[in-house]
Amino acid sequence: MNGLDDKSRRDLFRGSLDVMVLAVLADGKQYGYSIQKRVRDASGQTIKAGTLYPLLHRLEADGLVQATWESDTGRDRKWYTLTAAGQRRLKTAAADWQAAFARMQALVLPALRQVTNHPAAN
Amino acid sequence: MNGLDDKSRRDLFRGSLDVMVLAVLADGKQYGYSIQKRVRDASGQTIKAGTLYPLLHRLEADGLVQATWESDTGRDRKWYTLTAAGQRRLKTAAADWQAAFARMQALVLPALRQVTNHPAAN
DNA sequence: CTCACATATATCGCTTTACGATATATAAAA
DNA sequence: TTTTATATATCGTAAAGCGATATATGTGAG
Repeated sequence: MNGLDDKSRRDLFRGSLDVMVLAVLADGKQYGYSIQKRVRDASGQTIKAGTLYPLLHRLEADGLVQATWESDTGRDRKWYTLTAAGQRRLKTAAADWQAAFARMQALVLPALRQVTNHPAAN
Repeated sequence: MNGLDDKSRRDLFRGSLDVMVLAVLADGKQYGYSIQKRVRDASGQTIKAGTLYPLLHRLEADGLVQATWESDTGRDRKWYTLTAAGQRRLKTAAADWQAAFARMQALVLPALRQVTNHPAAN
């Protein structure tokens, strides 16, 4: 039960990192580094910096978030907020994730039973 | 509730198609075209031909499945069977998917509540 | 019989995602 | 002062999934 290697685990999360970031931003204004920490704390999933910042730029280009440079505590940070489009996207993506999981379960659960009852010899 | 566009939906499934194929093969010997149909019937998820066949070659190269050309009904088909390694992979991948989903839920469910209660103006 | 259609497998080029590596700069802590 | 955490960014690379395309065979309609 040691799980998959890094490569496989990475692919498992493909396409869901966006949703995680949008979810964190639903709580209110956040900047990149804090988003990274919050995702890690809440889900155990680490979004690498080389992934996060291009991802945020993409979300901004798609109009799902808005960004402004601000210095609250003497330090410049790029603050992101969800747009209405971002909120809509979060809802539909979450619903699709639920559906995807349900479909996955429908396929995988019976398969696991099969494998347990009739292991391969080779 | 019309869901995501094709592009987003595609990415949502990244890394899970392997698992679906392995799951179908847990039931017994299958060939590519029948795998495609079974996945679609059981999960509603269509694996495109341009995805499926390279995917099967990959699984074979990784030793997760074994392939043999056979002609049951006069027609040549490439039959695939799960190896023991493939069965192990199915188990670990399924477990990881469960875990990934749980993490996703931990992040997304509270976020959806937020979005519903406090919609954005912009 | 022939022509259309479903079946069946395969490859190529393209786009996108996520990552590691790397760079830069500032605040905090030792 | 020197290290460490914070903070953002870009570049090149690897891999997945897809559309397009190719090829060939079985099946059913006319």
